[in-house]
Amino acid sequence: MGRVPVGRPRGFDADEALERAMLLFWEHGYEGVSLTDLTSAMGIAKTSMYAAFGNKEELFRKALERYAEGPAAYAARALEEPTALEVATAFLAGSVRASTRPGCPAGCLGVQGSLVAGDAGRTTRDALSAWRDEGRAHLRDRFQRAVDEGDLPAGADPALLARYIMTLANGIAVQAAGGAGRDELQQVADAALRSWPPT
Amino acid sequence: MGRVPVGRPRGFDADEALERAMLLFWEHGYEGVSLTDLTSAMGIAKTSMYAAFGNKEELFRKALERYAEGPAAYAARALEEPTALEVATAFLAGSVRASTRPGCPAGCLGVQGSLVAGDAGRTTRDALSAWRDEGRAHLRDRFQRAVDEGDLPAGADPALLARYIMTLANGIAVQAAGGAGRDELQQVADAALRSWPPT
DNA sequence: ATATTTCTGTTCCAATCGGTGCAGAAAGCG
DNA sequence: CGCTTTCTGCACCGATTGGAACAGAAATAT
Repeated sequence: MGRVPVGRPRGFDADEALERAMLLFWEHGYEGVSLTDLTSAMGIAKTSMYAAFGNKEELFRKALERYAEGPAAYAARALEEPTALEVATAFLAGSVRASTRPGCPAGCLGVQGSLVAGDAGRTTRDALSAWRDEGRAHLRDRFQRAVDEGDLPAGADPALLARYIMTLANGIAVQAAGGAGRDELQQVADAALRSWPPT
Repeated sequence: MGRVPVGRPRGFDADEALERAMLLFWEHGYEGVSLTDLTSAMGIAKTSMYAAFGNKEELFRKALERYAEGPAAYAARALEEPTALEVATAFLAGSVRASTRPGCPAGCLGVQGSLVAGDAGRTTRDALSAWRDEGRAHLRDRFQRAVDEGDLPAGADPALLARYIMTLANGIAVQAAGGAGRDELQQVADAALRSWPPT
């Protein structure tokens, strides 16, 4: 660690450049942004981008990782809440906040980054779909644990509850992309959880 | 009516061509489909497309109109149900069915047609957002009527209820685009309405 | 039959797409 | 110092983008 690599050091901050790329993908989607847009916002030439990140697909993949550990980190944190209701509440509140964060694009990169695509964006679209599935699986496992612990009634269906929460979060992302405000969406989240679990 | 226009008659069925275009926009989104893809599927040359529909943006607009009167006609029908609960139930059930219709693309054209876009697709994206807003306004008006009629409690918030239903429908569309099945999504809709209204 | 109108297929357009080749610049290593 | 390694900027690639020009074909109107 702390190794100084041989060769000319890169003249830009890769983390910062990736952040700019993430914001652009977030705002316009994978197919809505060109390499010229990206490298221009990242402040580097195309060659430097290819050397540092591979290609457009891999750049998006890395931007998604950064998104997951940054704006979408609420998802992992929510899973650590003590009860299923608190997990669901924190997950939806985090979804609302991430989708309506001032200074960031409205909506969720995991949804609008590539919900559908032409031939060129198929890989990215599938990667995003898999990412959402993964998040839903984590919710399902967490709710299953809640059933095992007696926190949720024995008859509760963890898979259904996970899909219910994920459906709401996805809808919140679409609403936010369409301009819905934070308070309005938080009210929706509150209303959705006023009866929990939806037996 | 029944007027025979002067000039050479067009050699293709404009309705059928528009249907093909709608399906392509639905499956791949506005930016995910090229004029070549479109005209090839429509079975016509680009010149004929321009003569009949204007340009790509207008073709999409007309495809959206066709979508509203076809696969998305459930929305208008749901508003005519006698009670608010029946409206909400029919709206969500219609959303599930339209988003998981065999032989049609998964999801909703009104969402994935253009949730975000680059510069070229901005107009289309805004048109789609306005279309969703319009649908939500209709729901809100219908729920307001339900409050006025005493069908919903006086304290109910029609705007919130409309956004709640629309958020669920949007989430259902995203889930369907990601491969969720009809039965699973109908269960989500059932769960969401098991307590209604979500006071 | 001729004129007019409209549609069709082919050809072509400038611009942009994602991606590369290449020469030089900037670092560590001997 | 030269040598190697890596990064940078520039020019450039073939392919594709949405769109338009144009001549001919097919219909009605006179």
